[in-house]
Amino acid sequence: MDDALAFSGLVLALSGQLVQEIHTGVSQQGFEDLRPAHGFAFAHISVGGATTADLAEHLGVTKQAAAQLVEELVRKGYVERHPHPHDARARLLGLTEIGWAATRAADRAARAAVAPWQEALGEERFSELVADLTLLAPPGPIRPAW
Amino acid sequence: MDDALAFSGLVLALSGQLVQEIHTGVSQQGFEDLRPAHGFAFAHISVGGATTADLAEHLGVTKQAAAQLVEELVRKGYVERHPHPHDARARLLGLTEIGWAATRAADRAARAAVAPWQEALGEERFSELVADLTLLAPPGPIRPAW
DNA sequence: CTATATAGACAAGTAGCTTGTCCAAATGGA
DNA sequence: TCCATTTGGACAAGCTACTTGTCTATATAG
Repeated sequence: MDDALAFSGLVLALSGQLVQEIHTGVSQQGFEDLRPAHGFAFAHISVGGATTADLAEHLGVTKQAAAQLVEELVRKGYVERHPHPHDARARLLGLTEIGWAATRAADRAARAAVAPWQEALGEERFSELVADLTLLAPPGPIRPAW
Repeated sequence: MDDALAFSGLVLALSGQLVQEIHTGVSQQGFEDLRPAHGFAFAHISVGGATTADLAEHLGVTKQAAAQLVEELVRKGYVERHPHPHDARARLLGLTEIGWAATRAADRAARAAVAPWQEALGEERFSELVADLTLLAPPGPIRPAW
C-alpha cells in the first residue's frame, strides 16, 4: 500500500476544506473583512506580548508585510498598538474586544467544521486520531503555506 | 478536552509543514522554478483530458489565472498544448517528460516528508490513521486554500 | 562611549491574481 | 437549417499582498 502518498493528499484535502469552512463561518458571523491569513496573526497576537517584528517572524514574512497586516487590522478595529514598557522603539500588539469576538467566531467555525468528522468516526476513535496527530505535529508556529 | 479545536490546529500545522517540505524537496531535485501551487495543476493535468477551463474550475480560480499558469508551465517546459480532437476552440493539456519527472520528484518528496511520521507511529497505527482520514476527506478537488 | 543590532516607517517594485471585453467555435431550440 | 446562447480561450488593465531597499530612533554589547 502506498499509505505515505495517500496521507499527503488527505492532509492537504482536509486542511483546504478546513480553511475554507472556517473562513466562510467567520464571514457569516459578521466578520466579512477578514481573510484566512489573518487568523494566523490573531493566534499570535492573542497570546500577548507580541510586537510587529515578532509577528513577522511567526508568519514567516518580512517585517514590512507584517507591518502592513497590522496596519490593516488596526484600521479595521481588530488590533490595538500599545507602548512597550521596556522598549521605546517597539509597540505591543493586542486584540480589541472586536478582535476577541472574531477569534471566538473562528473557534466556533472550526468546531462546526470538525463536528461532522468527529461524529463520523465516533468520540473514541476521533480522540485516538487527535492523539496520533499530536505526536506528528511539528512544534513550531502554524503558518499559511502557499 | 477540546479535541475539535485541537484537531483543526493539528491539521493546519501538518499541512503547512508538508507543503513546505515537498516544495523544498522538489527544489532540491532541480525543479527550482516550481511553486507549491503548481503541484495542484500538475495533479489535474496528469490525469489527462484537461483543458485550461477545466483547470480553472479545478483550482477554483478564473480562466484568466489558469491560462497564465498554463502559459508559464508551457514556457518552462513542463506542459504541452495539443489540439482537441472534438473542439476546435479548446486545447488539451498534457505533461512533457520534464513535467512527469517533476511529478515523480514531488511524489518522492511527499514520501520523504511523511516517512518520519510513518515511523513514529508504526506501520499499523499509521495505516489506521490513513483509514480514518480517508473517511473524513471530502471527495472534491484538492485546492490551494490561502 | 562607541559600534553594532533592532523596531518600525517610508517608498518603490513585483507576482499572481482579478474584472472587463472580445472573438471564434460549439450547442440547443424553434 | 437558422438563429440565440453558451463556452474555450486571448488581450488589456487594474488590484493586492507581498517583496527589496533605505532611513531614523532606540537598545545593546564590547
